[in-house]
Amino acid sequence: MSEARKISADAAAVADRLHSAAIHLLRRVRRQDAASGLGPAQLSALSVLVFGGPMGLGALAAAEQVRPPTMSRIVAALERQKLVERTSDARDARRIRLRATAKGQKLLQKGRRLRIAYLAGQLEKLTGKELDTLGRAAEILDITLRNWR
Amino acid sequence: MSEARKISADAAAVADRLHSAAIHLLRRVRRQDAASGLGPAQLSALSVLVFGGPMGLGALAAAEQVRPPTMSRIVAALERQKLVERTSDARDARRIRLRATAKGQKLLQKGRRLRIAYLAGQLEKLTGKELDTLGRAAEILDITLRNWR
DNA sequence: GGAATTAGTTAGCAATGCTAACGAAGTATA
DNA sequence: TATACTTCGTTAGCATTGCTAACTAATTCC
Repeated sequence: MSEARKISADAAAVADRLHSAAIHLLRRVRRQDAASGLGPAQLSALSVLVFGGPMGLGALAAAEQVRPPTMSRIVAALERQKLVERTSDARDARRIRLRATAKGQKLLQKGRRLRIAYLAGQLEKLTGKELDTLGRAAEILDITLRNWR
Repeated sequence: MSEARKISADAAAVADRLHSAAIHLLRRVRRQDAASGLGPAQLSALSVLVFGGPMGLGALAAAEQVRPPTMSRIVAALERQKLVERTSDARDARRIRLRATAKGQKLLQKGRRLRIAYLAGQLEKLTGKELDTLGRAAEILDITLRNWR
């Protein structure tokens, strides 16, 4: 059998199925987020600060693909809850430096563990080979997403 | 450590990376949705009606993991735009039957093609083997998600 | 020094999520 | 059969999250 034909999948078909799988996967795990008491935008912004380190409001907005006014309000809510704190930038007084507090770090990590554990619980039912395929796929996707033009 | 576990990836680590990849993938493709002129909830609800066929409001709300009042409003917006139509159920007058119109079908398919083409354009840069890995991963995920307890 | 640019905020609108409370219709029961 | 309970969808009212327009303050450019 001509394996080049058989093995290599069509990019559009793979895109379609990956797209669908990603949607359904996230829809599932997102249920776990209710436990955090935060809205999805607050949770996601906090996550960027925890894993990406301190940054300005504009950078955070860009990372979240949201406009600055939207992020301004999300950050204000996180500050009210003492999950994020701001300091001023000595070099440029227009800028602010946003940083997750210890409380913010703790809350995020706890929620994240819930999500991952929930998903991992399902993946544990797979064979080692299947799990390997998923692991490799995640890596390929990760690289592709980082190099997105 | 155990000897026979060499090839087997850790479920939690894979879950973590899959989770992250899914988030970033959807964040990317979602940008294409602006062209449709619909909000994300309307687009998603319409998608369920197009691919899942006609159904009642409760079923649609359940499929979207949203409460009935929320779906009631989303459907009202879709009806105003003539993308969805409702008929009454002869057997049970409490129920309504929601169905995507031809206009709704067309709009959704167009937007979907945009999303998929955008993603496929990136995947085409991969080798056949990588694409194949992604295809198998999508299938494994699809089955896992369907059997989610 | 003054104009243009940049960073962030405020105001106001639309979409999307929720719960509570309701009406209408179907089902069960006394 | 009459009454109570359940189910389906809607309405009302609130919070969150997205946007653009317009603003202030600070920095940079000429």
